[in-house]
Amino acid sequence: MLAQSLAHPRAPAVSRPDGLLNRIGVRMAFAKDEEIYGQGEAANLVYLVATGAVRTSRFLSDGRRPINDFYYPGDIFGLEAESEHTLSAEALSDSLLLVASRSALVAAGGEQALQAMLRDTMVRDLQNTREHLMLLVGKTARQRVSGFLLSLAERSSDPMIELAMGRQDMADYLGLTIETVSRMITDLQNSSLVEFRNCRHFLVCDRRALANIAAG
Amino acid sequence: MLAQSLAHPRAPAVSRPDGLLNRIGVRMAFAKDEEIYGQGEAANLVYLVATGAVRTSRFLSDGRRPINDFYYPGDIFGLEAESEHTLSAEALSDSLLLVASRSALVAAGGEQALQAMLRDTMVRDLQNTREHLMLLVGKTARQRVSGFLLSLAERSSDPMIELAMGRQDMADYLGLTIETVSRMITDLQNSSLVEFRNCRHFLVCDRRALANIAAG
DNA sequence: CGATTTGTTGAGGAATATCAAACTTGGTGG
DNA sequence: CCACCAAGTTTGATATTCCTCAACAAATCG
Repeated sequence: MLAQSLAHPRAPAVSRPDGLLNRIGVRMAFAKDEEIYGQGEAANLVYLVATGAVRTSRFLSDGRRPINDFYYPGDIFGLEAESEHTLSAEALSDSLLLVASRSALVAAGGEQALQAMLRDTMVRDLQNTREHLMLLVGKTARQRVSGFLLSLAERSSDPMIELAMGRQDMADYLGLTIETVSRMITDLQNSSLVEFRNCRHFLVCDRRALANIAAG
Repeated sequence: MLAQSLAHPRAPAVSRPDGLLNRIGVRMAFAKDEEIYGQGEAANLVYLVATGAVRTSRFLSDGRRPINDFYYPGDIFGLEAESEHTLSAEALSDSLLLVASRSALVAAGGEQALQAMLRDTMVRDLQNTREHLMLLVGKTARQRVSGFLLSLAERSSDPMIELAMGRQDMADYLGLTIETVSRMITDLQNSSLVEFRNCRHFLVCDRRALANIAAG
């Protein structure tokens, strides 16, 4: 068995069922930090990000709020195998979503289409969750931040990359404090690996070196 | 939205399709540390643990070997949505597995049965991976070890619990070093929360207190 | 423009990794 | 039965990383 790097890019949004949701979905606007659904609620609706971004997270009794995932334009979320949401979802910024009920999707595309969509969603969620785990386990703060910035760079066509989330959300996702995230970002900048125009926009200067750090 | 503890027990083995695999599966023995499949190999076979235990892991270029999951008697593994294995699997100890090819399962139970099995496997994998993530993110070494021992206790009917894996595998799963795992175990023992008869067998003395520590 | 939120920087301390050594355990052969 | 060995585990001393607490700067909003 050959040891190999497994740094495959984040799984992109499922593409097949987008069309269906695009056709029959109802447009809904959510303000920054507005809750889209809460954990424990019935999972009847399926969402497609049109503009903006969304995070899914849990609220824990100890006050921690680990972030499960971020969703960007084109991504589908909210579709669950169980009847209830296991996570809550909030808008990271003012966002426009296309929303449809499961029954509407079945009516429009048939049971097959919904099953295919559910399958794709689960495959993607599993991939992303595993990747998330790899990004954290046994990695230093510098590696985590590098890996995170890289994954954003990989899903962006524009060299100028926008951070949809603030430092606190990054920290929660990476299992770090905001101070540590901030320090790592300044370090990476001082090493000329990235360049932040402002705290929400950055360029990757040395992709190779950044990947080396992220790989550990 | 109510903040709540989400410490649900680890998802048990899928129960419905066991019968099918039990009926048509071929018995195969694997020695301790023997590879069952490697990452990148074609994923044609489905496995059910009869006796022993199995770990799935990745080998990383930096020498780390994060462990994805452990499988115990009754658990099904190896069934993938993709055509290739994304992880490798090795026997933790001498193990007996029931093995069947996907095509044999379809022949015996129909396409429906395989799809149901795949679905159940993915739901369980996703749950377990999320739970694994929760066990690690933002938790101290003591919390991780407590949570891990507790999850083992929950799946065991016998009060005397057997650790199927050595310290190194625990450490890899928990994102710690073996020394830290060892120290935490000694601490928990000194606090009379658990009692180790030998390094592979232990009792939970104070389940409540252990859960409190794990919850953080 | 002040007020509030968000992000950065610094100093000190706690937690964990690293390195090294001693100790158990289980097996093998005298 | 005991000596010996190898593998796994525990313990100790030290170094490093990251968190905590605190102050400050910058951006955002009314």
